[in-house]
Amino acid sequence: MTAALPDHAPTVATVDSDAVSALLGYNLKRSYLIVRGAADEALAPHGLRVVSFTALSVIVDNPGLAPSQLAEALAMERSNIVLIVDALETAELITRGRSRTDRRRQALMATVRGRRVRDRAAAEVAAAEAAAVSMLDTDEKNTLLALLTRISAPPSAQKAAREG
Amino acid sequence: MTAALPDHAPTVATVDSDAVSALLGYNLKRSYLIVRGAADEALAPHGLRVVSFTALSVIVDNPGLAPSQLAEALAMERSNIVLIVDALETAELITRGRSRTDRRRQALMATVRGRRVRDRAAAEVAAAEAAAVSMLDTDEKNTLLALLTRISAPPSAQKAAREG
DNA sequence: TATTGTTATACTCTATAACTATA
DNA sequence: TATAGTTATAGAGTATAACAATA
Repeated sequence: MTAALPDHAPTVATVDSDAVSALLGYNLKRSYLIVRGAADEALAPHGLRVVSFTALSVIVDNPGLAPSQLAEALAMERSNIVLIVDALETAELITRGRSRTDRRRQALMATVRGRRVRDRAAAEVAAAEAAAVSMLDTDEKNTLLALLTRISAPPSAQKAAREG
Repeated sequence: MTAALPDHAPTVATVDSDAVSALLGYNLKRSYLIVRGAADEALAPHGLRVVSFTALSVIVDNPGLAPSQLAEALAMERSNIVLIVDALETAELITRGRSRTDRRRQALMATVRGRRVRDRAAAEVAAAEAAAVSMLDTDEKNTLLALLTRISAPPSAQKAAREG
């Protein structure tokens, strides 16, 4: 279907839409993609992506947890956790043990190497993030982090946050 | 490969990792998903998703622009714009005209209905976003938006932002 | 030759259903 | 019967290559 020819509408020079660029979601997405890109670059040399780094971190800090718990913590489906845990195990960053009391359940543990990789990667991700938002000073970064934390905090934590 | 059984590591109650929850990217993603979910819910009754609403808005505010310009504005590939524009055209929210001076080029124009739908949807998305971040007061929302805008602003705009 | 819109395709992410082994 | 891990699969989102029409 070809419509009336709008040649009187000159080819647009700068494309923009106030109705979009004023939206919080639009700006959250753009900032997220920038920061995530920086994190991905920092993680690539370690053979990690953001998901696998996050999974590794959660395992390091919660030794013995089960894949199903990991899935819940990462807000992912159990089925999609499998390949991520597989990759971490193949890279010898974690081990898959079995709970003795419930033999259905696995107990994920970071290896020594896994802990070392996590610590280094975490420092480099933090540095990459800082570089990506270097246009903000320290106070501004802290303010941003505090505001974001409150958006995603459970309702039960909101009251505590208000009362400082 | 089954490893040593870590039964001494009790099943974890609260799963968390400071190395992750302190990261800006992690919190940006969580906030983004919350706000985007709210926007999706607000758009569903209009038969729109966030991408198609954004495309419609850009077309409304930049009449006559070409799909390739739309692709650039949305940071998407030309090939992936096609189906989005198809859907907007089928819904009679936009028309695909042809430029008379360059017959390769299409000129996208919103219909009257397209403009009306965009305006209503934009208001409802804004309201849905506001509800999703209702734990922040007006000043805090403005601060958040200003900080996010600076993260994604081109470097050329950073100096201007600093000088207020 | 280069560009616009288009198709086909592939790869990733995410979500659902169903299987197995255990409980 | 219910749950944990797994597999297969389907749907989005995103990226590349190649083609026809046009410049």
